[in-house]
Amino acid sequence: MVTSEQVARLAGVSRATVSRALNGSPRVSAEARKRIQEAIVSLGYEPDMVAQSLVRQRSRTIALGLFYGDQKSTVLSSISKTQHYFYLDLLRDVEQEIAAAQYDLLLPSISHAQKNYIRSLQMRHVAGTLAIAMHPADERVKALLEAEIPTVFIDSLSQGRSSTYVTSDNQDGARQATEHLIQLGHRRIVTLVSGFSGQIGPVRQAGYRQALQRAGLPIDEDLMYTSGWNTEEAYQATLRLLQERQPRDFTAIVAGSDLMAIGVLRALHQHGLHVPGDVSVVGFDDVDLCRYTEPPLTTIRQDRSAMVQGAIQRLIRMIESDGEYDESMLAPIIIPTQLITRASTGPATGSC
Amino acid sequence: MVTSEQVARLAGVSRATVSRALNGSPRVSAEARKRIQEAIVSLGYEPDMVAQSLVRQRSRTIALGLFYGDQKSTVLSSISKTQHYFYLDLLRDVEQEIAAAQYDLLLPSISHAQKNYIRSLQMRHVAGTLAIAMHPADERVKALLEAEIPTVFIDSLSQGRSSTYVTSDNQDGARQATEHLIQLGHRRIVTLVSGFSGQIGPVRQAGYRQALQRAGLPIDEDLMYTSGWNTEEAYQATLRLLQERQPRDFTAIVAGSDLMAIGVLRALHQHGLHVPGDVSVVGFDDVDLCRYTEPPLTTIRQDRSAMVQGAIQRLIRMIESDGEYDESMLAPIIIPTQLITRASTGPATGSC
DNA sequence: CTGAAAGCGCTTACAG
DNA sequence: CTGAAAGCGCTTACAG
Repeated sequence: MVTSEQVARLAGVSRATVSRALNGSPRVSAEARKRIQEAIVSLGYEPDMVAQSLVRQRSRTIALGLFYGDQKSTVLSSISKTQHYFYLDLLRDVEQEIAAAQYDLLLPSISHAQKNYIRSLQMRHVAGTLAIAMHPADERVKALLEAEIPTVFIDSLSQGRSSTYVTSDNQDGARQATEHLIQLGHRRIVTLVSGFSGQIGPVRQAGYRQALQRAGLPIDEDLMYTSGWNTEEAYQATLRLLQERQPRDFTAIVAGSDLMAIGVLRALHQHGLHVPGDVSVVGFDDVDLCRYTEPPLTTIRQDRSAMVQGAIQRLIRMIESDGEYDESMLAPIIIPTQLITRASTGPATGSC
Repeated sequence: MVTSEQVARLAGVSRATVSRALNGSPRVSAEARKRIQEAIVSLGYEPDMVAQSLVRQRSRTIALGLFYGDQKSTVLSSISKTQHYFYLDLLRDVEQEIAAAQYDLLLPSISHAQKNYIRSLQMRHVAGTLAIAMHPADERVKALLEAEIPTVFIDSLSQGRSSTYVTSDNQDGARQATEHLIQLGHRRIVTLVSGFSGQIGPVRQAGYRQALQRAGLPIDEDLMYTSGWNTEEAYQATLRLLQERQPRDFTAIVAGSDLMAIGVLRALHQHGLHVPGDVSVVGFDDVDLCRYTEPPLTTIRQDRSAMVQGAIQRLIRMIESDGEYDESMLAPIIIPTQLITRASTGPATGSC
């Protein structure tokens, strides 16, 4: 292996000088810099990142964590098509953004003894953590909030001494979705959000209430349903609510996510209901599948690129500020959402 | 940070002894071992993995590489739903299997200057590489074949001085698919495989030929089509072949993958053809989507778990044998495939 | 601007 | 069975 020692010898300087040149210190003469550069090229030298990590007490590695409350799930294993599909889209951007910043992405194999979660990260000298946390009560999330490791959460509204979060403006998104329906003449609007103990579901529900309130419409708690995040549970929940509400006394459904909306559509079709002729449906997220549903889904777009860019850039600022955070550094990042109108919503019809 | 020094002090021994105890050396007295164990627990000690990596010249990290010939793609970004969907399923298992072996999974941000690909891996002291390579001519694949880094390829039939591969028995799979159709009475069978420069497409085509040959049926080169791996291209290719072959002179299609089969189904439906009434269709892979297509897809199952288990276990054996490979260590691993009969295949009908 | 020296936290011959 | 010492490949005060 080529070491800095050999570079130093070839360039006729000491290892210290090679190190300085490499790290862009101004205290290196132009000539020395030049000779070192030549030596590096001719030897094909590249610094040993492990040695650097040890002496700097920090690697150029960002750990990725996904926390659903289920302790045993690994990062990728918990991203299934019908449940956390949105996060899969997100991860693509994560990898690219981290690579662009010249950091490596690490999926650590930390034993489910989350007791030592932080220590395990420290022993790997990770520079920071990107945590996708739907379940803020997870032990590891709580540990991360206490720890000194720079952390950015996505979708867990948690701030700690070295951590902050980025999230879409979920409430405003749900507000837009609902308002869109109200403008189309809908008055009796069902909402189906995740009743999972995370924070996203309730926030989206709040947006729904807000829109009704602004429009001066009554809020009927009876029209507010919950189910799991996945397609199947949303499908089942919709079948149940269709059963309950005979004759049908609503004309639209605001779903908590696109994948849930797909379950909603399936249930409606199965009951012979036409979308949007009989019932309008709005999703949330704007995943790629929305274009391919029958009919294509009106939804609220979360700006993935902005979320990920915001998260990674902030994370790297935190890392490179060496624990000296000013206030702006820990301020949450809220990304605007946007209504995307496709074919699953239309004017209210019928008796309701 | 708690170091081995502190453990040593508390246990009244030297750091050397702590290290031996930790690494299961037999040369430690029972008492010493006990006191050290207590000290470790009471201090909550965990060894510094970076320091270990430096002195051992090897980390407990396995790098993941995906090589499609497109130099710029990152691991996750290139796994899109309609193209390399199968690999996404695979990655879930990869993460779990690697974690089970107590290794970390690394997605390195190596600059696209693949010139230094190997060196970059070395500077990170990765223990080994899992490489999913559809494009064996990729520079990085070639470099990996020359290198000393233990590597297991998936789907690239490449063996090197420190590398081997695991693959499904693709030829036999395609043979089973075709034979299944022949048994149903089909005589004129189209095959649509990827013409991409990888090795998988041609091998599957060979299985198709083999089945025809065994059945004593003529091989009509005209019935052998190619397209990209993704749904859209397979869809387009099918539209084209349907156009060409008027009146229709075939009763079945063997697709190169399930996602391609989905494109085939779409094109057939669009032409008003019924599956399997008019045309039977077989996929390849058995991804989860197969259950949800209309009709559910008959396909060839690749045993993902077996592939990944085989790959990771072999990789770890290679790593832990410290470069002393016996022959069995570099032998390719071939995983049997299996026909899964669903509703997209049926008896041949009509004139052909 | 530069080098000698100490040190990051471990492991491993070597000697006892 | 155990410890003192050297060393993995870097970086960084310190002194000049």
